[in-house]
Amino acid sequence: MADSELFRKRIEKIDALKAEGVDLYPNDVRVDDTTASILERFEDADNELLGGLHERFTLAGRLMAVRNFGKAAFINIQDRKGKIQAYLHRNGIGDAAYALFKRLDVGDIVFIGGRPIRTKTGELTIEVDELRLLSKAIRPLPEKWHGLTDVETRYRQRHVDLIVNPGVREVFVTRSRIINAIRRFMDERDFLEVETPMMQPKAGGATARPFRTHHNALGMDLYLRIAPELYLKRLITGGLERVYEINRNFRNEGISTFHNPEFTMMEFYQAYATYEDLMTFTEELLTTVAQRVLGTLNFQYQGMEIDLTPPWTRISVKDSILRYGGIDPEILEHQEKAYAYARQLGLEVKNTDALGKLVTAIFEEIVEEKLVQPTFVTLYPVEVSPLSRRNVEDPGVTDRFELYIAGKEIANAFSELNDPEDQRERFLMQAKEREEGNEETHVMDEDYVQVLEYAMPPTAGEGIGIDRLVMLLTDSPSIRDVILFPHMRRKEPGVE
RNA sequence: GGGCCGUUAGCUCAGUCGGUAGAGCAGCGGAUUUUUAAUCCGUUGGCCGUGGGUUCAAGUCCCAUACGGCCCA
Repeated sequence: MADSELFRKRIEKIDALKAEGVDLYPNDVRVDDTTASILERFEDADNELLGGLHERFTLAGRLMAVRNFGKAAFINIQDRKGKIQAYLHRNGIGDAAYALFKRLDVGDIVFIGGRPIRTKTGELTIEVDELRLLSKAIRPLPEKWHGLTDVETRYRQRHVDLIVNPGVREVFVTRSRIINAIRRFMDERDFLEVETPMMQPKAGGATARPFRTHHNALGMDLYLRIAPELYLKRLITGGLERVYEINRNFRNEGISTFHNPEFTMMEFYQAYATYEDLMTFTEELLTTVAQRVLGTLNFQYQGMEIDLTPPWTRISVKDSILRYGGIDPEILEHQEKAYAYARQLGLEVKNTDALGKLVTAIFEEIVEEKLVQPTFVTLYPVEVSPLSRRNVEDPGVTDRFELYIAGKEIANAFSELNDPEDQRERFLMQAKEREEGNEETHVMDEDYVQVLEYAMPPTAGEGIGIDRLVMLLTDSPSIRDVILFPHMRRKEPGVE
């Protein structure tokens, strides 16, 4: 592949240029303008106005197209802001520069200097008086019309994807804006951004299979974190009161359009708040982000009309099942009935599963996908919420909610369990389940119980899946469209 | 983990009943000083994902396998 005809021709061309003393990779260039700055400034300017300008403009970027007319040519140049057309002719840049231009290729990085004109067809165009080669491309770009569509190549060669598919850059610009808007919002609310360990001796804070690694000098195994939760709550106990972290989590699970082994979460914790406060907080956060990034609260996701206008529906797990499932309420009150019903739905549940676990499984099966408009689902069973505070009126459920939009879980929040005795019992409950063969349980963590023994203030905490939020706001069908380098199997058979 | 689909030129794709592998774009040579998928003339380019099998003959049929996509658990 590396010795294809095209590739060889390019090498020959480059060798010839080198032999003539052409510097293929100079780095002494200074650029004052961008495609967008010029296009915006002269959007409405006609040739009369442009002709009166006594300014010169400089641009650098990738040569994306060449339309050649012998002694003149139109080219397209692309920089980080977009694309602009330039017109160059032999009289304008001189014989030597024009001869060099004739030997450039689409894909090369070039510098141009010149003035804006409007062409016959009305397009704002830079009439070039200086052209320089800044970096020579050896490999050709994909075809201009169909571009690069093969998804495997797009993910494996994201640089090429970014060059030829303008929409891809837009998604990642939007991703950056979303995260920036979240940070601004959190900072305005007096939250402190912190960083906690990515490598942890115990993978706590969630129930998921972790990646394991090893520290040689310490001679100990470590886990890549599945959640920062327990560390952030140590900081709450330490008196920081309002903290957040936007960073990667790692879960050793399958890959799908909604799951990547490493993904980005924001978790935040606020002392002296409850899960109910966080519902309002979440409405404010996400509407602010949507407003700042999209400029609207109404948008489409994969053909679904989404309206973020608050207040959002609040409904308990059980009520949502009754409303969307239309089933006999008795089923949700008796373990045997719930088990039978879950089996009837085709769910892989065990007859030893606790009622709360069965209810949650039933919820996920029959309700989740129906929650298209933003909905807070509240009061999750205590068995599936080992770190959440019990509800005062119904100790079988917890003060917790998950936020669903477009049928997908976007956020998970609860009033934090800060009673060390209860926390120890919850961990023991999880340990018992693990003994029964369930790998996805929370690990016993005496250290963390000890933290609670120093007294943690009443606190509410939340996690928001950043990748899913970006998917939602960019109308992306796959998580791989919002992660620059999604994980793939290795292409060539490995050494191992 | 299971099912279905895909893998052919740098890119996007055809390839009929098993009979010497094709197009467009890109590339290369030529013409062209207002085009924008520029145009016109000429032309190069292939481990048909990989490994086995059936056959006189395999891109095509069979088996296995790698990678990717979608669906399911």
